Amino acid sequence: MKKKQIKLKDIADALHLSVPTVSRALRDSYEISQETKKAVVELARAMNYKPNLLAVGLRKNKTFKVGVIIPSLWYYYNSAAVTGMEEVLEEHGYSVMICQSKESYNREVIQVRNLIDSRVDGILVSISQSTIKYDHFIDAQEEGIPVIFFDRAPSYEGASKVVIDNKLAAKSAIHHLFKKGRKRIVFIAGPEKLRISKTRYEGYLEAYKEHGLEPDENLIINCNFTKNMGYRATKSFLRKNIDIDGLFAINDRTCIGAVAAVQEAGLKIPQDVAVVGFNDEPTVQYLTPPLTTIRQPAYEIGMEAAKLFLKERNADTGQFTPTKLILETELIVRESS
Amino acid sequence: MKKKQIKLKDIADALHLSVPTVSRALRDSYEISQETKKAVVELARAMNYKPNLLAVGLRKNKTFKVGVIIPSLWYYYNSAAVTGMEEVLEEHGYSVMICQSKESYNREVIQVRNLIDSRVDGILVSISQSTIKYDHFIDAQEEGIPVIFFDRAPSYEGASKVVIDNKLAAKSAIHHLFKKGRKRIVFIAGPEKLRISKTRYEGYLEAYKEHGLEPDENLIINCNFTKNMGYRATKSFLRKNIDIDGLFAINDRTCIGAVAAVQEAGLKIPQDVAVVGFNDEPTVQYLTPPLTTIRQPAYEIGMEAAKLFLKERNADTGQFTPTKLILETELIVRESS
DNA sequence: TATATTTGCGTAATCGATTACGTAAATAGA
DNA sequence: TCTATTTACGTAATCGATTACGCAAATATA
Repeated sequence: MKKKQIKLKDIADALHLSVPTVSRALRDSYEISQETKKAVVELARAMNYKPNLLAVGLRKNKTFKVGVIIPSLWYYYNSAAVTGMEEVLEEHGYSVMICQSKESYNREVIQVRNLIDSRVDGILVSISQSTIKYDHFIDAQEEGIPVIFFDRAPSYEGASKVVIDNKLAAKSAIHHLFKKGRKRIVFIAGPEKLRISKTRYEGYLEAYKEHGLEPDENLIINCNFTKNMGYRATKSFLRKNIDIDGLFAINDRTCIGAVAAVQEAGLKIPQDVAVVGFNDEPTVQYLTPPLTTIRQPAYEIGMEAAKLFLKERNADTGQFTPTKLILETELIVRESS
Repeated sequence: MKKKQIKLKDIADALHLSVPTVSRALRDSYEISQETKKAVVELARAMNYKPNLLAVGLRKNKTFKVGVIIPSLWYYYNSAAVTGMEEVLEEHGYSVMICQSKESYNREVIQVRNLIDSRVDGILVSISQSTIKYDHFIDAQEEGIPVIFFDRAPSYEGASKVVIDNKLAAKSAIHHLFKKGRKRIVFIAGPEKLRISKTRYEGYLEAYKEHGLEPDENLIINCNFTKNMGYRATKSFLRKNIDIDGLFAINDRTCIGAVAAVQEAGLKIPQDVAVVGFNDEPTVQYLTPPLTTIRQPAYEIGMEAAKLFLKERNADTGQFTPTKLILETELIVRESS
C-alpha cells in the first residue's frame, strides 16, 4: 500500500551515479554532461521524483513559504488581502501559511514564534486589536525574516507597511454626509485601542472642524467589531434620545447592526438618518437600503504587501529603509445616504 | 543585526556536553541525570532555544502541519470549517496550511502535490467544483498521508468524510414551502457537475413526490455560486413569465442575487414568492426581508474532520475502514417565507 | 572480592538534499 | 611529446536534529 517517496538516491542507484551528480543534473549544472543530464531528467520524470522540501529548506535555509497573520478570516477584507498576496506570491514559487490571531495578542506572539521556527522566508501581518508590543516582530526581523505590515499597521517604524489613509477616508465620509445636509453624525468607533479606530476618529473631528462645526462628544460610540456589538451599542445609545441625523460606522458589520437598531427605533434611512459604512463588504449593496460605504482596496493591499516582501527578501538587513505605501479608498454612494 | 538562531550545539558547547545529550535532556529522557537535565533546560530557556522544525520534521518524518484545501475563503462556511479545524488541531500541536483551490481542479492537484512535498501529516479537503478525478488524493494516501473530505466530498469511497445530508436538507426546505401553501417552487441549482448540487436536486424532487405533486423541469435554474450569477439567471428566468410562488436556492449568495431580481420584477417576498436559502451566512438575517435558510454546522464539520484526522494519523494503512459522518442541518425560518 | 547490572553520557549513523573540494580522463596548448 | 587545462564526475562535509549503539564508571549482586 504505502508507496515510498522517490529520493535522489533511488535515481542515483538506478543509473549507477552518485547522489550529488543527480542533484546537479536536475538543477542543470554546467558540470554535468548532456547525456547524463538527459538520462537523469527522464528517469526523474518517469519515477515522479519530487524533492523533499524539508531537506531542501534545511540545507538552503530557505523554505519558499511565507507566513500571513490576520485577525480573522471572517473579515472580508482580510480574506481579500490574503487572496491578493497568494496571487503575487504563487508566481514566484512561494506558498502561504495563514494564521488567525483572533484579535489576541498572545496568539499572535505564538504564531510569529511558530512561523520563525518553521523558517518561513517572510511574515506579512495585519495586527490584532490587542497588540501593543512589537517585540515578536522585531525577533523575526533579527532572525533575518522580513516583516511587512498591511491594513492594520503599528506605530513601529522599523518595518514596511501597506495601508490606506484612514483619516482621509473618514473625512470623505463625513463631508459626504455634510453635503447631504447632516450635522449631527453619530460615529460608531471601533475598539478604543486600535490605531485605525483613532485615526478614523481624527478624520471625523477634522471634517467637523473644516466644516466649521463643533463636534459633539456624545455622538461617539465605542464598541467591538461585530454586528451584535454594533446593534447593542446603538440600541442603548438611542435610548438616550439624543438628536441625530447621520451615522458613520467604522465597518460594515458594525454598521449593519447599527442600521437594524435605528430601523427598530422607527427611524427611516436615509430620510431621518443617513448612514455610511466602511469596507464595502459584498452583501451590503443588497441591504435595504443599499449601504453607502468606503471601499478599501483590500486585494491590492495584499498584492502590494507581497511585492514589498519580494523586494525585501534579499535586502541587506543592515541599511534597509522601510517603505510606507498608502493606497486610495473610494466612497461608494448608495441609497442609505 | 542578524542574531543567530540558537541550536543544540550552542547549548552543548556552553555546558561541555554532546549534542545528543542536550537533545535527550530537553526531551526528558531517562538516560540523563537530573542535574544535567536541569542545567540544560535552564540554559535552553535562557538562550531562548527553539528547535528547527525543518530538521525535526526531516528526521522524524512528521511535521505537525496539516494541509487544508478549500474552494475559497470567500465562502463563509469554508472559513468557518477551517476555524473549527484549527480549534481542534491546535490543541494537539498541529498548525494548519490553508490553500484555496478557487474551484480549479488544476490548482487543487498542484496544491495536494505541494502539501505532499512539504510532508504535511494530513490533508483535509473540500473539493473544487471541477474535480472529477481523485488520483491526487490517492497519491497522498499512498504516501501514507491521511486524507479527509469535508463538506464537499467526492464519490470516492477510500477516504473518510464529514458531510451533511444534502438531500434531507433540501427536502426540509421544500416541505417547509409546501406548508406555506407554495406549489411552484423554483430551484436555483448550483453547477451541474457538483455533487451537492445533484443531491439537493434529488431532495427537491423527492419532496415533490412525497407531497404528491409533479415537479416541473422548467423551474430548475442551473448557475454558478455567485450573487451575480444568481441575479442574472433569475432575471432571465423571470422574463419567461413562468408562474411561480416559491424559490429555493442552493446557497445564500445565489439567493441574494435571486431575491434582488425577484424584487426588481415587482414581486413581493414572501407574499408573491416565498424564499429559502442555504448556509445561513451572517448577513442574511439583516436582509429585507430576513432570509429563511438552512444552517449548515460548518464549524462542527471542521472540528469533526480534524478529529477524524487525529484518529487516522496513526492508523495502519493496511486495513483501515473509512468513516462517514453525517451532521444535521437546521431550517432557520425567517420572514422571507 | 569478583562479576553483573545499571547509570549517564559520547560516538557514529541517519533523515534527503546541497555544496566544497579533489581527481582521473580527455582535450588543448607549447 | 609533455605539460596545462577542461570536463565530468565522486568523496566528504554540511544543514540541525534524533536514534542506535557502545562503553566507562558507579552501583548492585553473589
